[in-house]
Amino acid sequence: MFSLISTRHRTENLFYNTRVRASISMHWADVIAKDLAERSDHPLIATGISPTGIIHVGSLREAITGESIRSAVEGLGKDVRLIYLIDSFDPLRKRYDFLPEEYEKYVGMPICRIPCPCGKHENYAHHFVQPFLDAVDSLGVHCEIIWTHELYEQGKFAECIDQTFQKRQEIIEILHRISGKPADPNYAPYDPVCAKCGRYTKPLFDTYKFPYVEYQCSCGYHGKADVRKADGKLTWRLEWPAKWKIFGTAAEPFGKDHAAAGGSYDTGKVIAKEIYGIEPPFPIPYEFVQLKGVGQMHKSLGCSVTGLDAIRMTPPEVLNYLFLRVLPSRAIDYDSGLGILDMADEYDRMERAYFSHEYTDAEANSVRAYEIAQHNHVPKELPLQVSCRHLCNVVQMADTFDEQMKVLGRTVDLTDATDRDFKRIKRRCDCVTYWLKAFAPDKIKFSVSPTIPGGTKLMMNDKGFLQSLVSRMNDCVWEPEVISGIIAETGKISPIGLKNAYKVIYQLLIGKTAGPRLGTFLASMDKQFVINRFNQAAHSDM
RNA sequence: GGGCCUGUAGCUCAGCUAGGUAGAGCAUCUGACUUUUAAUCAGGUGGUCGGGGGUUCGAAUCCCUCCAGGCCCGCCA
Repeated sequence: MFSLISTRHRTENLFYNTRVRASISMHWADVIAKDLAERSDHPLIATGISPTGIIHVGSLREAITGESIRSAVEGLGKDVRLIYLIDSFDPLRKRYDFLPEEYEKYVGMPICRIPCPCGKHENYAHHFVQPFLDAVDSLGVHCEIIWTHELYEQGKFAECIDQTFQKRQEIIEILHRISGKPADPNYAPYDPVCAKCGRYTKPLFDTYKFPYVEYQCSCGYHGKADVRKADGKLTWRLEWPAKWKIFGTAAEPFGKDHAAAGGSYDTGKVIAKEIYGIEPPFPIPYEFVQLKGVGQMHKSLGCSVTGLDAIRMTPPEVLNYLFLRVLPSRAIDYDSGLGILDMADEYDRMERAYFSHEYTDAEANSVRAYEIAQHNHVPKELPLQVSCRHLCNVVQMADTFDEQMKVLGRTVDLTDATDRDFKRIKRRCDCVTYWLKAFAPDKIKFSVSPTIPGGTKLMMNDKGFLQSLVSRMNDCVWEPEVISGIIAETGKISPIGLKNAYKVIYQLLIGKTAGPRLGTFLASMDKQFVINRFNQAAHSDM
């Protein structure tokens, strides 16, 4: 049976939680969901982000992990909520390289009170979190967005802040005991914001009398903060468990940094019990996402793969699947090279397996991962599948989506395609296009030249080959198999041989010596365009 | 220094909770087809399960130990 309850507070190994199996091939999200559902009828799952800077791929893993558990619990018939806390009241820690010089003066201020770097958003926090919220939305994460600075404005933290002043010595003792760091008698669990300069400062403890505490800011201002208002904030190690109390959090995914022994979960757990008097949430620590082959790809771009890059180049359903197919305890190497196509292919394969019910025991977990990746919105029947690999070729042959669909229509039957199918294909086209532009290796890139590429040199025999090719193509059915058959036969008979025949064709169309397989490639193009090109080359002087 | 995660086929990973003859996909090779290139189908090759001990009739699986990689212990997931 399930033993999660008895093991859930093992501090020595938080990752143990997700290794627990109820039976062979049960997905980790189901194991956790079942445990949550057994303990509560209205479980709340919390997750969040601190949008102090550019968002990375790992933040997406957190959101997807939370959503997958939410949907798994929902699948068990429970009324479950997923909240997404945006830490908009966090201070700007330093002026990052990507910020202009003048932002130096904002260091130490809450990010919801710092102007937007681009001027298009409400403030600094909005600027950095907005693209991420868009991503979360496109990933199908069903969460309620909550801004931490609003919680402070509403006085939600007041009770906890009061307790931290009452029990400050206990807190210092706990932090010392759990984290092993030397006790700091001046530790402040609460930092007021200076009403004059707008930066966080330290409180004068002995002036505290609910709801006010005084402070002497380094800017010279002496002021008074109201803990019922957004006049200051709890420090992270106290704020986190305070959020658990405010929302009654039942489970929360978080990065392994918080999971380290003596880290903020360890101290938070004890503070939750001994200071705030609540039970800590079920911890779901997850490993970090790394980037494969980081060194090389940076140089060409001058930057690394951010969460935005990941969402732009990976179709959302595939990205969901990528994070669900492995245990949270496993580090993921995000492969922004060819591996991205392999991953998309694997996703499609699991989709087929799900609908055909034909898969091995080893694949069962991945098929369930596919299902969970739909967040309880699994299609009724197998959608029209067009591989990203094929779309790579299509998007390089036409610029607009309408034209791309015309191209695609030459090799894929789109007559029964639904709106939903087109939406998915559109998303995939967008991702593939972005990927080609930013990360794809050169060998799969090409562009069909509007005229014969400059520098093309043809011998007499090459032209002879093209002439016989054209005469065969003129009245043939324009289909992949027919085309490749003609090329093979004509090339073999020709003095230049089949190998060179391929080279000549690629050269004339894309100016390279290799390219996509010719059958589908040529079939994707207009027949007359191809024939004209070959004809023109056969009769030219080059 | 303390702690966590990981190490299974060339690559990405299942399998370990409750020990019972090593599994998938991709890649590669070969063949459907008189079409070798980045689309499709079938089949094959491929691993002393990081090393070494121990428990056991039997260990990828449990225990001990060592090695390697990654990461955390300052509010970057």
